[in-house]
Amino acid sequence: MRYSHKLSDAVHILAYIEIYHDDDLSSTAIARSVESNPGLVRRLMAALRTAGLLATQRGTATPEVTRDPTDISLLDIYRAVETDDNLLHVDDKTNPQCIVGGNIQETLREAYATVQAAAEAQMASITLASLIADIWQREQQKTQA
Amino acid sequence: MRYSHKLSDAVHILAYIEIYHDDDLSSTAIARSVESNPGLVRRLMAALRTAGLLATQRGTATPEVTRDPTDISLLDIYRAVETDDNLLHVDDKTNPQCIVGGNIQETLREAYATVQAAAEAQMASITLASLIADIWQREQQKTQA
DNA sequence: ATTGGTTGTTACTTTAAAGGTAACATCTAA
DNA sequence: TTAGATGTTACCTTTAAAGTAACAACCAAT
Repeated sequence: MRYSHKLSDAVHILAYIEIYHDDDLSSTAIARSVESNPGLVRRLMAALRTAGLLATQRGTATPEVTRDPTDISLLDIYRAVETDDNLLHVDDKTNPQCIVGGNIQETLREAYATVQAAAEAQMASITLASLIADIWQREQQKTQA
Repeated sequence: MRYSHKLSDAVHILAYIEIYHDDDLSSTAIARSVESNPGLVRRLMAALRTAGLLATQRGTATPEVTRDPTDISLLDIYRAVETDDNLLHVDDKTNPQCIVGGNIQETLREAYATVQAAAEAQMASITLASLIADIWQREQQKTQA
């Protein structure tokens, strides 16, 4: 398949809502920044809403991030929008008659779980606030030059 | 796209070659264990050979793992077979005119790199030898019951 | 040397998940 | 009432992976 950038777009949306708090926050306006389309933006916002990270109101373009950005991690956003959380995937069609085929699935599942845990621990340590701060810092470095 | 299980199949192949060292090691035999087809097995073996993990000889079904399994990590295999090493992907089409769109790519690239590093460190700590040992252990637990 | 079997490689098809697009019911606010 | 927004769904397109097949190159045994 294509590589997913749902996580990237979701962070984008949340950062946009925080940074352009007093401007147009319609899905159309956000889609212009993401260079995508309003439908996709609304779908991602729906996922963020389901995860309790975003509050929206039908009919009005007034989305609000529900928690303090210091209290929202990259992992929260990842889990909110990615349908399959797994970074690595076991081949679940192997020959059970074979010593390898009959056992490797569980072996790898366990190994991949530790990799997943390591990645998630790192994701948990990155906050939306720090990402927004980094965006601001890069912007300021531009205008200084 | 489909989720890749190239890494899983590559581990399967290497484990198979080690465990069935004195049996039929043709791509056809291995494909039966992977429940796939010889073409795919040979393609993965070619990638492992390019990475220096496997030695093969045209015409004869005599593949050999080149390094000691304690010296081959899951990361080595991952890098050998995955065309795109990145676990997370930045959306590289965002509006540069916008504060968010113009800076988020670099911000996320940096954040994702730390997640990648955490995952890779864990992958580096898992050896082919330990995976094979785990497969054996599971097999023995079966026959004991 | 011929034969049967194997690898190495490539081209093509199929599959599945992501993303693009559009439509429309529902809601809000002026 | 109306213009514009969201929420949701359905369908199409794209893309990387995996399946399939073919065949030249090679090996080993007879």
